[in-house]
Amino acid sequence: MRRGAETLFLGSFVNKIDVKGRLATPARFRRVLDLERGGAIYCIPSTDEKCLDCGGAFYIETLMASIAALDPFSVKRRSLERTVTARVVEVSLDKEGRIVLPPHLRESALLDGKALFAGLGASFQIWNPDEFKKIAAEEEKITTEAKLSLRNPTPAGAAP
Amino acid sequence: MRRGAETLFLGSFVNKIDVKGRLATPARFRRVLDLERGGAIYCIPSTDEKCLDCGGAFYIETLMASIAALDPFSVKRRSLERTVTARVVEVSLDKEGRIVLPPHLRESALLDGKALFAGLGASFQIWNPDEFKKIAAEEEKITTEAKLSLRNPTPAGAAP
DNA sequence: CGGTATCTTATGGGATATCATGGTATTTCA
DNA sequence: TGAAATACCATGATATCCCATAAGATACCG
Repeated sequence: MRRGAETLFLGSFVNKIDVKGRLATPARFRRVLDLERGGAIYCIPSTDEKCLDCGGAFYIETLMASIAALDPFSVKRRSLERTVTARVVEVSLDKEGRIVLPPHLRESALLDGKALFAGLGASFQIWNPDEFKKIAAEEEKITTEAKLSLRNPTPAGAAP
Repeated sequence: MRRGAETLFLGSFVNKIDVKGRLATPARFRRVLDLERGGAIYCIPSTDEKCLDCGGAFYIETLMASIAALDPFSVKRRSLERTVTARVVEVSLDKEGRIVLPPHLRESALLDGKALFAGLGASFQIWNPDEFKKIAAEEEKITTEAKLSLRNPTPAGAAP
């Protein structure tokens, strides 16, 4: 599906987590959440990365619909329901656009003091900024290679 | 079918069962029950897991309709009628949103002291928190594999 | 183009409401 | 009438609301 740029989560932002555990959602992300219904954020601890997968109503409804489409008695569906659906945390935004992440979410993403919002288009992730930096270097290499292969679609990579 | 996020049972919550057998329904679940009619909870002991399958009016009506659609004289329908329909327990919420589970339901789900509500979207389950933890690790692996196969839809599983 | 005003944004702290839970009173039904 | 179930009220912890402020960005205007 194609979405307008104003409905996409784009860019990265680092905000502070205060003593009460409050974390301001980037204004740019708030605007796309407003366009979706509700004004809540849905967070799921990733099973394979040290971060939270997040999105608005549209994101979670799409995800839930894809799980609901599976065979109700399959092992796969059961697993997804209990490790995804049952782990979704709905956090509401206060008037200032802040959220409060429950302790177990903060622990699972190693959050402490600061949090990084990374826009992924239809969804976004919340990371410990240091953890994010660690994977960034590795992924830059992969991206560079991917770009080169796009520019030079020859089987054997010709030097630029 | 697609449902709005506010009508879905999402997330997990652990509440205490007091000496009188009362168990508070999570506020988040109460809100979706209110949206459905009645404000009662329908519980069915699972035939294959140590838990209770639960939902509101919408859940039970959908389930009953799918059974009613079966051939009236089939073995399958007869079985479902007696292992599902006949075992449904309707429990009402008090003013504080608490339910009281009859003894045979508590026993069938090994409930004692604490109960875990696990949202599954259109329905939810009630578990003994320890029993739920037991299946979590295995199901996490299945979920991670399911995610990877979505990202890398190759027939032969590529090494990670 | 410079400088000021205004709005937005992120952050801080105090007041208020909600929620889970415990206890007491009242009803219901055998 | 007596026991169990249900309705009603109390409370502490936590989360939500509301107002305040400072810094940055943007707009406006001389």
